[in-house]
Amino acid sequence: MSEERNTDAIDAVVGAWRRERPELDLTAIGVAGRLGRVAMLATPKVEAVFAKHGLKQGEFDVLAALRRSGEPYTLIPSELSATLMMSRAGMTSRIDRLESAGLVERALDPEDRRSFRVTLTARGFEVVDAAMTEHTENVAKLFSPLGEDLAVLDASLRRLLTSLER
Amino acid sequence: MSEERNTDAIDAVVGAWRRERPELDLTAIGVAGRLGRVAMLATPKVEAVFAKHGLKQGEFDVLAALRRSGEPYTLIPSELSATLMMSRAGMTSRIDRLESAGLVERALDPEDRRSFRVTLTARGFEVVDAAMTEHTENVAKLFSPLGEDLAVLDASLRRLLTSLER
DNA sequence: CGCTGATAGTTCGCTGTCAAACTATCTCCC
DNA sequence: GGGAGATAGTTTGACAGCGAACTATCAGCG
Repeated sequence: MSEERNTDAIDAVVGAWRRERPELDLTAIGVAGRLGRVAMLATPKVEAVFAKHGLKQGEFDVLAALRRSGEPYTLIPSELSATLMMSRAGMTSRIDRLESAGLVERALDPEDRRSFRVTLTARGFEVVDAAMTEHTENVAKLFSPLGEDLAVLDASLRRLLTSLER
Repeated sequence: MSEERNTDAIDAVVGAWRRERPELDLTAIGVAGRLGRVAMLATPKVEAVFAKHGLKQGEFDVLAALRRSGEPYTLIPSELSATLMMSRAGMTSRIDRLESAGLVERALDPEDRRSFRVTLTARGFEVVDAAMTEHTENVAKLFSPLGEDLAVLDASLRRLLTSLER
């Protein structure tokens, strides 16, 4: 059993708070800080892969939602904005961008004239599949230092997520 | 040992990908998705507490950095932008807002005329201490479903963070 | 000393997101 | 079948953040 002395940026923050506000219980603050910081540091590394395919994170998210929905790779904007947890206004502009990039198409919805169907083009399909392949490898590499603990982390996050979702 | 069937939103996403791209190893993708989604769902709950004290997350971050730096609760803008991992341009406007809200003051730096010292006002001190107290309780409550697993999650995140920081 | 390059902060232009207001269409119930 | 309210998408205006360009000042080397 080796003596591990792994300190990170959050230890400094929590230590400073402990000195200034010793009456506070900072356990959860430390976890939240690490969670936020992991997300913050991982973001540019993830985005770099999307950028190689000419995509921003948000654009990839839309293409990915269409792609994994299966044939015919079609969803309507309000489904997209709901699953991606964003406003419809934002979705309008994302679709605009993807459409002028030739990655998706808008087509009339024969069953609801308020709406329309957003469909992956052939090029959109190729781009998102290539991006997803590389994204998957990239994320696996980012998490590889965890080794066996990956499953442990996943289990904890799942518990946390189910509680936050209700 | 009870049979637990806790599915979350990420199970659906990973399941759809598994159907469409069965050749991909999606283990890490699932973890990353949970991590991002936890952050996304927790954000508004955290911000609600800050809003009760008239603060946005980013403004709290600045006040908190000053507060935990200890007496005399003074830092310079470039230190702030470095510890909060944001651009100096953004820091300028945050300090502007906090200054006109009367929560911090800018004072000349006698040792470097390019710079100045940002100091918590008495009111800023009160506001950030009250906000921090409530924020700490709030975060503890958000993470409480984890129970003993909190330490496990923390340990995994620490490992991940130290690897991302290098 | 006195340049030269680095550093501190600000300004400017751009981008992505949101909420609110708006139009068009649908649903449902009388 | 015809209005009332809900729903789909867009437009508009606001805002926070970024990178790049700019000014002022510092540091260090010749």
